[in-house]
Amino acid sequence: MTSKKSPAASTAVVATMPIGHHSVTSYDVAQRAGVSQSAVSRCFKPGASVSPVMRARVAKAAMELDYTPNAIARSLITRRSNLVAVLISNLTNLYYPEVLSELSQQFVNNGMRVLLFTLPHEADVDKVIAQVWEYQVDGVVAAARLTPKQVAEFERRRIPFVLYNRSLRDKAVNAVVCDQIAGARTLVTRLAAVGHKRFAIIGGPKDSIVGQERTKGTRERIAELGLREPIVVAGNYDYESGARGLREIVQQLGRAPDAIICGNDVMAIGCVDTARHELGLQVPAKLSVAGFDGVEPSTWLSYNLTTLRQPVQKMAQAAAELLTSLIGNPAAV
Amino acid sequence: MTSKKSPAASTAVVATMPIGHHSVTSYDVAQRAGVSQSAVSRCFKPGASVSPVMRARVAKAAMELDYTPNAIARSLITRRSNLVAVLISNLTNLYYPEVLSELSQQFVNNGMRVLLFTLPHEADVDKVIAQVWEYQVDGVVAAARLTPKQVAEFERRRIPFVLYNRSLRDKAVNAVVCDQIAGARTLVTRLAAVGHKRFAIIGGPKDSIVGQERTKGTRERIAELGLREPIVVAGNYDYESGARGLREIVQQLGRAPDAIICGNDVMAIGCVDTARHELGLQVPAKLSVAGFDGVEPSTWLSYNLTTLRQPVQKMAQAAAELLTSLIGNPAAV
DNA sequence: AATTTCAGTGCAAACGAATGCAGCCGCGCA
DNA sequence: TGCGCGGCTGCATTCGTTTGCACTGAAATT
Repeated sequence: MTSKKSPAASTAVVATMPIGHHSVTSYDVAQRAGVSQSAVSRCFKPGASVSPVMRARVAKAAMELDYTPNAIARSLITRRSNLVAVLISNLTNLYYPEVLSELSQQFVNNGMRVLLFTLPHEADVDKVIAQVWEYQVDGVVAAARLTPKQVAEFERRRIPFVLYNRSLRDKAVNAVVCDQIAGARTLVTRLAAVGHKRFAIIGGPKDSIVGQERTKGTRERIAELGLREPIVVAGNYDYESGARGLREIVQQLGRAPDAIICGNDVMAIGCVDTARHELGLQVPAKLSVAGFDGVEPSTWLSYNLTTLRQPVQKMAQAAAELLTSLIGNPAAV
Repeated sequence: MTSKKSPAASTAVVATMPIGHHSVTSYDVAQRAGVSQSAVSRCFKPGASVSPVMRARVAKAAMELDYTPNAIARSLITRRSNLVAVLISNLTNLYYPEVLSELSQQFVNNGMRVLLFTLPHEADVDKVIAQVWEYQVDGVVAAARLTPKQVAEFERRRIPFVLYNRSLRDKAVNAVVCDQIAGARTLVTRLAAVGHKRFAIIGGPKDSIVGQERTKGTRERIAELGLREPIVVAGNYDYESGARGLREIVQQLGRAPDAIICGNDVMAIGCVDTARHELGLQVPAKLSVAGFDGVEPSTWLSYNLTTLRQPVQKMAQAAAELLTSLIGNPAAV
């Protein structure tokens, strides 16, 4: 791995930019077009009242000078940065990149840009969050597990704020979520329909509400169907958890169940692989494994997983629109 | 999927923030501490000359008022936004999320934040890039395929700019790259060492320099070893390409080769799955498949792929440091 | 013809922090 | 006592926009 730069590249000469690295401002454009600076500003504002000839002259001058409005200066005066912070944990999680990507698209559609805040596991989340304030973002969407205290801090600061795919148990908060319980029930229903009787669950981490609900829905439906109560073991959404979970289930049960419902696809995949390659169980012939999310690998031929796909695009769109509307209507925050 | 907000949440009352939603500024802090605004500013600047008592008084007032420096205002005067644009294509690509995550970490370590620019395939990349200028980012790292013209635009604007894991054939440009050729050669050497003789290649898209180099290194080494020239088919780095590539190879060759080297892991995985589940070929017994990147799924038991892991963290670190140094030393741009 | 409109324009005051410069004070040295 | 020096501090300017206000002249109304 190397970083390089051949000397050839530094010989380029730029003619258009004034010496002294002072960038071209609306004043420069105004001067060249022979109009006032405010006129230039108005020409770049969509709804403004500007005569066609003025608009043309300014456009010409701006083009000739390569003028770009300075969003920083604009933000200072308008008190709108058009930035939203996206807090996201652990992009290696397979599900989150898609979320981030969609959020980014959707916010761009709403005229905003994404300022990224990745939350490394161990790191001091509070310190990261402190940075959110400095940048004057117009809003925050959090697709990461936050403590109630952290959420409270956002509310205290009265910053438009929405949770993505999570909510809080004892506090009302703006959130975009799926009905995990219904989803889980569907999954059970479907698996039971093909004859499975003995279920087990590899759930999410204890502090994941989404995980809790998936587990809850699964258990409820199993009970409703009059099937035996499932073993439940916990995981943390990664491949290895799926493997461990399966081993634990088999050990507790003394044999394999008919079907295992996992808190997400990656655990399901870990479970499948371990069943096949470590325990010699045939999947899906002898054991069915299901997951949640519908990440790409779940569709791969080796797995062809039964899964409940999250409508990521719709959710991202909803999140972007909800946040945008909160931003537009501060009273609602 | 639903978005919600219970009314209960809007009853909170905030006492500390002045009415009128006017945020607390350094003036407010100055007034409360009985000092000048400049003093407050200096107290928040690391190296500044401030007496301990002043520092304490200001810190106290700032804390009481919940003061946070406004990065926008600071940027305007210092002409440094501490933002870097990261241009990244297609986060669904499995390899990129890790890159983005690492870049984010590393930039934060260097005191910068990442402004995300995702480049949807079809979209007008130039329009996206135009947005980069407005936000006054201090630098740009591009982990996406850009046209030489686009790269030239960055240079013309004299904005610190580094390419991640790609370079340009006929233009010198700052870039952080791995030696793909050497890597490819290693891979061939290793596969040949276990007795494989007939190779095939599923390469990357034509406009991917990295892909070209991987293919090139592979072919070179195969030739050096005196093995038969491999069939080369093109893909575009996705699962389906791997599947298609394999079918094409088998069709052209009339049978399966000993080993297939794929331009990345995901294609390799597609190739493995198709070999096993569609063509009934035993992998790795009858056919070896290798990839590049070392993404997580390559380690899953079902695949256990031979792959060349990219040192993503090191590369991200190098990119962040290179860009940071360019920003610090504008003459070098 | 006199009066009202109103689209189009410029002036000047923000926005919130950073910083060069000058002033102040206390201290050390002669 | 006089002088110089240096550490702290405040004043005032600056960054590049947006926008309320006042003003112009021409068109529309009476």
